[in-house]
Amino acid sequence: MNLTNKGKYALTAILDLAVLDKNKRYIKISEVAERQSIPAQYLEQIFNKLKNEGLLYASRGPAGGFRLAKKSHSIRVGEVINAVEKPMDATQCSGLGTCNAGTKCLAHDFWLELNANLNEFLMEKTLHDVLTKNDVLTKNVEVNNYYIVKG
Amino acid sequence: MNLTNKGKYALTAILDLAVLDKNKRYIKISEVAERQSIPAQYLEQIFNKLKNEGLLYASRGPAGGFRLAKKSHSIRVGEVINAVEKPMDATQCSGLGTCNAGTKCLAHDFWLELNANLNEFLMEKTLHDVLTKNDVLTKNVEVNNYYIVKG
DNA sequence: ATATTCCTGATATAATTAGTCAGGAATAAA
DNA sequence: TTTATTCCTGACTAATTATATCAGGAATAT
Repeated sequence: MNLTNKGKYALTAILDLAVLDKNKRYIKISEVAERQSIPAQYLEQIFNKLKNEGLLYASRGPAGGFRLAKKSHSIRVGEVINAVEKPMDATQCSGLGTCNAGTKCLAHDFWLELNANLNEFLMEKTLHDVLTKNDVLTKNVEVNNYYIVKG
Repeated sequence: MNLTNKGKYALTAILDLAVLDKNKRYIKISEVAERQSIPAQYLEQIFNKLKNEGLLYASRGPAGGFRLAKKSHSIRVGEVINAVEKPMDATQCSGLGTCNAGTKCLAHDFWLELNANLNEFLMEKTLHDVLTKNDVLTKNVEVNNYYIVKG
């Protein structure tokens, strides 16, 4: 199973874009990076993957940057995570059922069930869900170009 | 978030004890290790932690080994995992809300929700649940001291 | 033309995981 | 009471993975 900083950065960063999505403008990496406390050069890698998975549009040059390729209610958290992490899988055998010397270990089916539960959770939530559920859109306060989520 | 081989080994190994629990005898590490394809010396560490958390009883000397400290329907998968892994937590800030330069990042509450979902899943399942759900008790075939779970 | 911004692959460092090793302590059985 | 067996524990090592940084290039707006 895999959920590293990379995946967490990815979600936070794309949420940053989602908050400003109404403006329809491109937002540059350095801006997102500073605002969300993410190393800028690392975020380059991450946004590139999100772009390659069709979640972001990019534009180069001055006034360039990134923006959402779809509405925030059409982008699922699971898509974001899957774009940057290796597949979420709790089994040792990548689901092949070879976890105990070529056969299924005693816990195999349990881990499959966990996979299903986790993937469902991540896929049923959209960026818009996350922002509204966390009241980011109402509680979010922008101070000196930083968002602070109250409460 | 943390789910490593150590946790997976722990669950598989304690399930091995649970399958044989009816016999009420101590089962030695080397036996479990070989049957479940787990490095024996690594399993020593793991069983020690499970013992220290009150999930297993141990007995030394000839005819010694380990057995469940509680009935298999009273041991939760989450207890097993927690005994050997560091706390399952998807937030970057250990839940402190300091993930973005001292304040909550945009995804903070979402990760808390994921934590809750995951922990509930792991805590609501007992060893007995896992064995019956996976039909281990009926489909499990013992061949040359190995269990093979069919289907 | 030039400054800006994304794009990409390679490389480096740090942290974590996955084990091994070595010696000791308890216990049952001969 | 000796011996073989099994758990107990901390230290150590090797491999892998995560977390970046670096360097140079390509596109684009002004």
